[in-house]
Amino acid sequence: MKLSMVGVTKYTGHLPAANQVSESLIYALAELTFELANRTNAVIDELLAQLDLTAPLASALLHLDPSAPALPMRELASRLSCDPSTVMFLADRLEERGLLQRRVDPKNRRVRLLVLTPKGARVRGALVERMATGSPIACLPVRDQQQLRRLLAKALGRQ
Amino acid sequence: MKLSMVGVTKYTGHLPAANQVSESLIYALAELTFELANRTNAVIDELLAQLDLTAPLASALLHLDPSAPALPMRELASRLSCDPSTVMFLADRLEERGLLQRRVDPKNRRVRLLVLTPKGARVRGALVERMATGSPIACLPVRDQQQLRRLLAKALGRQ
DNA sequence: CCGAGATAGTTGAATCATTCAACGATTGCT
DNA sequence: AGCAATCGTTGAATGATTCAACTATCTCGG
Repeated sequence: MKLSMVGVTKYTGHLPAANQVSESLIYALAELTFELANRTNAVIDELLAQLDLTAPLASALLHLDPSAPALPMRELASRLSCDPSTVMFLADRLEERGLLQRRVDPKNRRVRLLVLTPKGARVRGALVERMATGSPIACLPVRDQQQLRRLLAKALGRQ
Repeated sequence: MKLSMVGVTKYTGHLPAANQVSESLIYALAELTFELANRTNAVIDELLAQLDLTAPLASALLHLDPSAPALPMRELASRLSCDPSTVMFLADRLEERGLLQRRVDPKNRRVRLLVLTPKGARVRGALVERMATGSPIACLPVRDQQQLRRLLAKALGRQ
């Protein structure tokens, strides 16, 4: 399969310029957003090949933040917008490679909490670092990066 | 499969805060970028279901801008970062649905140029519009959108 | 308490997407 | 003319995804 970008969009193409002036701004932003996602994607793809990871596996890995509460499998399925059995598949592969552990939730013995092993955390850390430093955004001066962070946080409703 | 977002990344998760202050800004930006891609993805997914399109099909469609020169199959494979036989598969499906036509390039009879039919262009237009208007960015005031466009264009090396 | 229904995860079958290796057609080079 | 490279195509093999069924556990009303 391909949960692209490690999932990031495969929409790399040029989006058409809008006919009406009132719409051209938001259309231009859509194009830029997807080009950004695609470029970042390309950078990650190289690392995935090196690590022998597929995009879905990397995507799952990235959702399992060691510094955040462990996720139930169902919750990961929800965040990946996929079927629970797909998470089953992904968790099996990550567990085989020693990157992940299933842990029974003591509060509800039905649920399995997904926890990265130290090795898994290292692999995830390498992915995150490459995502951050390989992004075209990394080339911007700090002042621009700060402005960008403010604007994106505002758009995404982060205070 | 899943060329996410229509391809857009499936990396929806929270990225970890960097330990060192000097890295926290670019890490935060990586997180925001991927959350943006994922949110836009979610909006598109609904439309894909309505149109009975898979993410890879939509991704291919989006690369075939009617107002740009027609793409050889090989070139589309390159832009999608996939094998030529995958483009074969995608082009077959789009052709079956009457969204696309293969056209022999008169300058080089080995290559097939991919051209959207009027129906294909309409479907693509619907996708682009949803991408633009459904993005969280669409909620920002125009002044912020303009600033965002400037910063992203700069990062991506557009003029 | 306890049984009905809901929920978490798992499994297996079926489908779809993707790649790889091989092939035929066309081109370009010399 | 002929050799090598390039483009698209095909078929086999693999990988990812979903769906439907199943088990285990929990919850809540009676």
